[in-house]
Amino acid sequence: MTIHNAEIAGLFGRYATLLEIKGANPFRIRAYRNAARTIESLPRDVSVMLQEGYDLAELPGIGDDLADKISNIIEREKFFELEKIEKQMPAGLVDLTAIPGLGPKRVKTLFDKLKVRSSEDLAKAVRAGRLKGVRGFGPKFEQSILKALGHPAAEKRVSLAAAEHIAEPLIQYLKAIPGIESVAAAGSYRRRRETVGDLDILVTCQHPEPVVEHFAAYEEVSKTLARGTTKASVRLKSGLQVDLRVVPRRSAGAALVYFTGSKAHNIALRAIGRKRGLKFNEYGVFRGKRWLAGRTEAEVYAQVGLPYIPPELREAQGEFEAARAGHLPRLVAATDIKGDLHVHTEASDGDATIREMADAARALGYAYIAISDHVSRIGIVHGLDAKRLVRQMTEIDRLNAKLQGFRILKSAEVDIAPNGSLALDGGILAELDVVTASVHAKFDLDAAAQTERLIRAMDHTCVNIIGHPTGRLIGEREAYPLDMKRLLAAAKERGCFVELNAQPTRLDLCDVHVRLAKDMGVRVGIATDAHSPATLAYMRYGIDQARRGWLEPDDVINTRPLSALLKLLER
DNA sequence: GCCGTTTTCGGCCCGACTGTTTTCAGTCG
Repeated sequence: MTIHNAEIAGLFGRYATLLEIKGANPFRIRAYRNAARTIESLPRDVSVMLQEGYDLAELPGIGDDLADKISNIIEREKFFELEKIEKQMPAGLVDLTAIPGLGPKRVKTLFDKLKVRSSEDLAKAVRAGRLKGVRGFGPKFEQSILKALGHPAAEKRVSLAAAEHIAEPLIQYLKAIPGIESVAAAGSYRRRRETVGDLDILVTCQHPEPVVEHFAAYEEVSKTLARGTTKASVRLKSGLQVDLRVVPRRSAGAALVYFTGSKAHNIALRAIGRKRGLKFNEYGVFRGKRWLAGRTEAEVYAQVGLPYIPPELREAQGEFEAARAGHLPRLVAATDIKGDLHVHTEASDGDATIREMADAARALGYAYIAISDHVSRIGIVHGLDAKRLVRQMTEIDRLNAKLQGFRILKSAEVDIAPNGSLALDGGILAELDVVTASVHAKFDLDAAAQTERLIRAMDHTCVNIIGHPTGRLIGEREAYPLDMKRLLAAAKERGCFVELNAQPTRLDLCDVHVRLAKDMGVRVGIATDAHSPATLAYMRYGIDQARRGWLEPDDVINTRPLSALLKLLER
């Protein structure tokens, strides 16, 4: 039983909250939170890194002390300091801080004065009217606490695609308000994270009050959470929270940096500024009281001698070092993509014909599309057998003969059996232009076996790409256990590639694994796995994720023209 | 508890909003 990064991050998070309630040094608390964030966003388990002799103190925000504590947690499978503090303060206090409006200070007051140690205790105390004599807890607070206890905030992050469906109409609505100069979505939405917890909308205009008023009157608003003169927060009927912020025009760039985040990026940016005697806030860059810049984001970064850093990179994961050295990646963009490497037709579980998919791809300006219907042993989504695959290849030849300047690639998404063998053996797969091999069943192997399974699949020299390598479905199904580093090393040895599946529910590989692939020199194929012509448009979600993984056009195989792609696919 | 191209000590982001108070602490992002 190994401890995974998320659990270690969780332990540090709980510990930080309890320290906060206890009233410990705020910077020590922040150190634990920073460390938790670092650990959570690592591509590999720290337990594995430790085994390989990696010095955890080299990780950002982790020093000798925390490195020791992490090793101890991994060794003993418990966090001694957390258990110690939980003897002084009930663990339930951590959950109380999840109630909106209840932070560490108030939770401590409730514990000290009323012996409240859990949400049940709190509910009883409120109903018994015991909150009344406690300083700082008025009638409104009682109301909101009761309400929160009745409806536990089942806040869930939504997929980026779902967030788009909510954000875009709202942005259009705001743009139509008279006097509006600009409207932009910031936050994790702008950084193109695969899921979004809330929306941050930034508006510039001369007179903020009417804008805030219009915003609160948006028909999708179910509740106004807070509303001032330049700022408001609402919850929409969809459940998503939206924060609006209005700033003057000369602050547009500064505010965009500020509200795009990430938090870690902003903290690092401010630290750099501070060394130069500069102060950064949402209104601009200041020296003392003097405003220096803030109209555009580039202007803000230029104040500390840095080039513009694309939002997708703003995660404090090396972008400042790269920017300083002039090595920021030229991120792959939609216009770089020359074709789609993974689509289905009605021959398996798709909706359209080969011709329809090809026409749709051409309309997108592509030079090629790979028809990769399922090839599987019995049972899975009408997989093709050898006979039907041969027939499909003949049809593709016939269609290609009529096409000019466009090529339909013969392909297949071949199922990988638990032992790593392919659903279809023999020479026929070798006749395809590109073969993607994927796992569709038996997700519960342990990491070693699952990794071995995928590596065995790549031993077949016909295989080019591992499809949706981790099998995760965002918010529905966890990735199967897998040693990604080993898989990537094996792919590199064999001249194989990994897919970045652009389905918004998959986005598999995730951003950190994409970055790992890049660092290890394994090229990536961005593919939509489209089952209809319309969903070829999912490509842009794949590109978003690729950019978050620092991919440049050369790192992506389907940025190449047909001839170069085919050459790359020879093994 | 972390960190260092001003520092191995002395810093560590900061402004808006709410509720409760009567000038501000706490929370949030």
